[in-house]
Amino acid sequence: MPDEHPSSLRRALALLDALASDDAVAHGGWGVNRLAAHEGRDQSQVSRTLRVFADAGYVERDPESMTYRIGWHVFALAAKAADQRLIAAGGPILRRLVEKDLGERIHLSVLQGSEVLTVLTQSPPHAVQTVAWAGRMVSAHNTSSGRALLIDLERAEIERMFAGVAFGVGGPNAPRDVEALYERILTARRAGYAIVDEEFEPGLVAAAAPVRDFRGGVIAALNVSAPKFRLWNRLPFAGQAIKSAADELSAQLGWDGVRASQLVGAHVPSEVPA
Amino acid sequence: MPDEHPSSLRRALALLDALASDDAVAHGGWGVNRLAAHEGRDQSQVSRTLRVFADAGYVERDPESMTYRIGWHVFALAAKAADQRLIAAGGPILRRLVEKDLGERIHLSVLQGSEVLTVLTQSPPHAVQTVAWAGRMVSAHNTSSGRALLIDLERAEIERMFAGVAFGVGGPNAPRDVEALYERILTARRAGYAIVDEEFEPGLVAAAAPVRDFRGGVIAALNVSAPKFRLWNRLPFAGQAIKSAADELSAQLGWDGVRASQLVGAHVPSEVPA
DNA sequence: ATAGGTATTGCATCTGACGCATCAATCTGC
DNA sequence: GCAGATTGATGCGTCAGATGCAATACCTAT
Repeated sequence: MPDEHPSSLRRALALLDALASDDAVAHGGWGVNRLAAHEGRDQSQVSRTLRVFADAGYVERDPESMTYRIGWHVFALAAKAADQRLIAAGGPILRRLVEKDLGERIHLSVLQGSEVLTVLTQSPPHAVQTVAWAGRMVSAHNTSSGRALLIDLERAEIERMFAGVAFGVGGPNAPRDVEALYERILTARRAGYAIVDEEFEPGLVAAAAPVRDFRGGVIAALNVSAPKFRLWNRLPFAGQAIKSAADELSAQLGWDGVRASQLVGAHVPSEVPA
Repeated sequence: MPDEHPSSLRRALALLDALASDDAVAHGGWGVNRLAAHEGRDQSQVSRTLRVFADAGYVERDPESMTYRIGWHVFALAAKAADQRLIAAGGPILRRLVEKDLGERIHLSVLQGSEVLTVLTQSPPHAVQTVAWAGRMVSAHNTSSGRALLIDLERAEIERMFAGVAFGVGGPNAPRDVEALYERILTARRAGYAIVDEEFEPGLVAAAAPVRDFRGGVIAALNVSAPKFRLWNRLPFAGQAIKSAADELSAQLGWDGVRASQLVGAHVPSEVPA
């Protein structure tokens, strides 16, 4: 209904989208001709537009095959804006989780060293406002958020990270050593979300899931925690809810769902003509 | 300098860059007016351009504050732009370097034009969180990463690349001209890794080594940087550690150890000087 | 040599980006 | 309440610049 501008800018952006299509990526980029044909535009214009994009770093050209593909500048934009977007997109998701799905306190946290820093909190309306958790740091080894943030790490990395950190503090079920911690990380990895049962504090249970950005790495964790008597019997459900919310947040950060750790050795651009 | 087209497209893209600037990110996005002032353009045009960007998902607007920020589409593009194998394989290697070998901040960077873009960062746990380096660009001629990324280039190529780039800025030992830069590149080539001593910033030293893909060309650089008083006396060791880590990363990307300079050049054939 | 593929460039045409002006909607301070 | 400041959106005349055709150049294959 509003003015549907054809707009040269929109046409230019369509070129970027075309270069990001699976087809173009699979071919290791597209040439001017192919791109023009795909977009139904003249080659001359595509050539000129792509030069501007290339000068600005939004696309780059393989000197060998003369094909264009998305450039690292786009990566730079996303990397600089990722934190901002995490916070902005996190708010609504936290609210929805607490109001519609779980009714318990939800946190969004990031890893800092071997500790967990909470950056966003959403409490149910009727909750007693105990502590302001935003900005608070807690240990990573006996919290669900920590477990989620460490979910990709291998044993040796865990060991190095927690060298000199005291274990067995907190709740009665806190992991006693790195071995126990790694076992529980493996459990979380299989489930896709982490569960803790009186590890951080007596009587407290929680579930958490990792949030990934466009690079595929874990950059944050979403978690819910509540007194055991209120949450325990629906903790698996809560874990699933947290996981799907975390996945939704990841998707908004450009995560395409492919495990980064599984990509090693994949995608060798084949020059073989179809 | 080739002809610098003003090009409405370039002006539009500058808006995206402005939205990804530190200032804009820190303020949680910028409004139309502020953006127009920053770019020296008319509010009307910024308003209209941003609407097109918003329709395409490249930016989105916070309904509360009416400010724009980078949108989901950029993150989706970035996921395609990132060389997933490089990022995926790089993460663990960075963590191991900082936690086990060096205890200082490690970066993984790629070359973009005559500048260096940092794509991954790993800091030691105790580090004060200063700047988010991911996505940041720095100059190539006075950084160890830049030196490593240029390690295969010949003099003529260096000269062309840095035509018009200001030398002698940064730290006290920054190279004053192309001649000095090329000399130091030769030194790095012999050692297999690059060292800089107060070239980028006073009091800062660093070491870097090139990462090669299966074709043998340099696609990235691994580097460590730290205050001189902490790293200087073990800088040769750090260089070796960085080099072997970079070689390991290269191996994971399919590099079999054959020198690229003997193969078909990945770059345009340089004109032979008489 | 020709033929078919690529990408870039010169140039005339006319779209659409531009800036000025105005207008609506919030925020200010009093 | 008012007036003034500041915000973003829009109508419109103008000309920069995006467009398309055609010409050019440069490959590889036959």
